[in-house]
Amino acid sequence: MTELRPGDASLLRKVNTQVTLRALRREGLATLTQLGRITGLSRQTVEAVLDELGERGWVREAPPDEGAMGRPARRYAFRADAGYVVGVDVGGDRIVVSLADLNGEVLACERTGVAGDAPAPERLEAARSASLACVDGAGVARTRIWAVAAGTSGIVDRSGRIALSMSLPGWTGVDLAGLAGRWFGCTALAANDANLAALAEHWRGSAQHASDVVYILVGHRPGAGVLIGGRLHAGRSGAAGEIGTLRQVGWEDAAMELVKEGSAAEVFAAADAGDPGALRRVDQYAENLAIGASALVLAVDPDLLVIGGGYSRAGDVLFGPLRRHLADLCVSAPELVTSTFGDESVALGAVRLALDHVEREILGL
Amino acid sequence: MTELRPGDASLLRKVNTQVTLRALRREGLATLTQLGRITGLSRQTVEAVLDELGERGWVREAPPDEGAMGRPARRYAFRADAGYVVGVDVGGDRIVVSLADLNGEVLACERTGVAGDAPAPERLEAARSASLACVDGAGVARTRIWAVAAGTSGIVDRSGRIALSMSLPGWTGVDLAGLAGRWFGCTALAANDANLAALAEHWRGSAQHASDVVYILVGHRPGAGVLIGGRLHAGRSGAAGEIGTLRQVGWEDAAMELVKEGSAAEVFAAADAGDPGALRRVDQYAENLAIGASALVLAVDPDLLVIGGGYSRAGDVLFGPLRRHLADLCVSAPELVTSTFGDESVALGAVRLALDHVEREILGL
DNA sequence: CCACTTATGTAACCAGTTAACGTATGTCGG
DNA sequence: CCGACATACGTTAACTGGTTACATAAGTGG
Repeated sequence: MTELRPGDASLLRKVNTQVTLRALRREGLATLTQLGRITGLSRQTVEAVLDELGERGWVREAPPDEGAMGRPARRYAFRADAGYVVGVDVGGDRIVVSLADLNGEVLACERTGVAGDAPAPERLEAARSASLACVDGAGVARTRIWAVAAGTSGIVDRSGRIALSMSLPGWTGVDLAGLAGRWFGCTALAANDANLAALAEHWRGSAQHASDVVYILVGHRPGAGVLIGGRLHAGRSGAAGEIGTLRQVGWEDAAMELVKEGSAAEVFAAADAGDPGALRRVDQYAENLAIGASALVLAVDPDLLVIGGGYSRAGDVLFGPLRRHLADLCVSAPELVTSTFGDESVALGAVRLALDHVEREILGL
Repeated sequence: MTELRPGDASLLRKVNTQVTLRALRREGLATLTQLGRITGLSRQTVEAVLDELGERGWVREAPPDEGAMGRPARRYAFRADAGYVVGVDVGGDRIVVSLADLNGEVLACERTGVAGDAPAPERLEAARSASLACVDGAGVARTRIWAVAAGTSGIVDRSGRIALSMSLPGWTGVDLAGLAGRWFGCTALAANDANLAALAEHWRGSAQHASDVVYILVGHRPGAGVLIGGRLHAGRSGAAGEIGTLRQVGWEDAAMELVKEGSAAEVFAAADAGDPGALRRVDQYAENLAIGASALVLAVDPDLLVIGGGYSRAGDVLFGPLRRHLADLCVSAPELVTSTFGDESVALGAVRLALDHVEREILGL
């Protein structure tokens, strides 16, 4: 599996560069001695590494700390502004774009609506112009975008092409990654939206300390994402987590039943107020959800089950029955938590995916 | 996730030792120059590494190749007999033990029957005495066993304790790894049998080139194992793949239905001969199997689906309908192959698990 | 202005790797 | 039997990267 190459001396420098860079990014601002203490490396080594990193433009010297004892130490900082990444959520009826620096700090966010039945070219154009507007609006030169990642519903294959979309017209077959790469002339990635939301939760949300995560995006058309070992697990054809397509699970028409009379929000509100019919419909929906969720839970046995997406705003009206049905179906149900992000989770996960790519390919791990 | 420690010079040696050792094990027998060419390291480095390994007893010098041009080169070989591992399959009605050297070469195999309703202590004693007999019979000193791994049906947690067994009496709560460790006074591991069978297929069977694998052990009580990235994925509580417990899947009583009249083998034979009733029953069984399999496939989206276990001997009588139902249920069904091992697959997978442990902990990666 | 504290600069040394070159030990052809 | 050839072995020198040790620089506090 792991290709193991022999090491000449430069391997050491690579390793130590990574260690130092990682420590510096965690600390934000640090002196040579501090970094030495943290990493376990000698001051000299840290200095040599930082010199190299400085030449490459990834590290800058910051003004020294004043008022401290002893000779003032030079301080260094990671240049989070050396490059930027863009994360895009191309949803059914809206587009969310996030611009982040190399520390993952979100600098700007852009939202646009898009018609649910908009043809693919229109949707793509909306995503493109929103992305450009987001970057331009933040005053970042377009050439400084190092990577773009896009999330969307449906099955996205390894190459970033949409292998199958059931809900968006003309979406199947679109080479989302290929097209997004042209927006800024950089590498681009694409993935399933639920997978990206899971990534976001693992990065900064409620799944930070979990290794294996199942994320369920509840909404008009439920979807699921899987993280194994903290990393996105897409599967052979990008379809991992697509349990909803199994007839026995019933996700296909779960929401249909729910919104037969009125909007989902209305049904949830009515159920919250105690309306028996609404309560029954919500319970039915929760049970359908739980069947699919438990199939995923039994297959993967994750540390954590995260519920997000539009309907998750309903709160305990939905979670109560869901928890009950889950406990009923699973041998030992994992902890169940709600998403900590609103409708930005997919874009945020896309940012994380783009950053992963940058860290691996450009910063070199 | 990956703890990244800084590297002093000795890290290089560690890496190069691993590279060299790996190359030597692959080649079987090699000279310094050959190893240098393979690994990309200089002859001196290879020599220094092999000296160290020789002192530790892991490498020996073999007689030089005769009849070749030039000065005869010293040849080295990995000492596969430096240590041994034992893999045990503690099944419902039989126990299979395999003894292997550090190359994974199986030197001896021992089988014992055990009553399906035997209490836990009796089953454990049978496993213990079969293991000892296997090792003693091969003329290997008991102290030279470096690791033992055991596989059994049911949910086995991280520590090697059986968290839940539905089929074996008194089996739930047994600390299988802890007890097996006492047999030879070495580290011991325990895992679910289907998981181990999957590992065996990935190691030497029909799943060698797959990264993500779902293995389904078909039999009186179907079970499933999951490999992600070529590595065993057990999940939080060891229950990954336990899709059979989901009522909608129907694995619980799938076999019941099959064997209602006569044994399974008889039903399969009758179906093979064209008996309509038997054909219907097999088809029903295949459909149940396919529902659970497709839940796993949709959750994990593996590269390969492997079918093994007792009933897999039935062949196309079962696989035909199974394939059909799978294609029906999955968006894009993965390749389906049969296990290449007979009833040794679990013991062989246990050997692999023990070897993994040895290679990681003792040979040090 | 002096003591103290902390960072920097320099030099010596160590571990691991590689390259170069001479030497040893076999086969092959006469 | 002997010389040409091929290949491996042994030794030395040089390089890279890292660490320790110690003298020196540049601040703060009394």
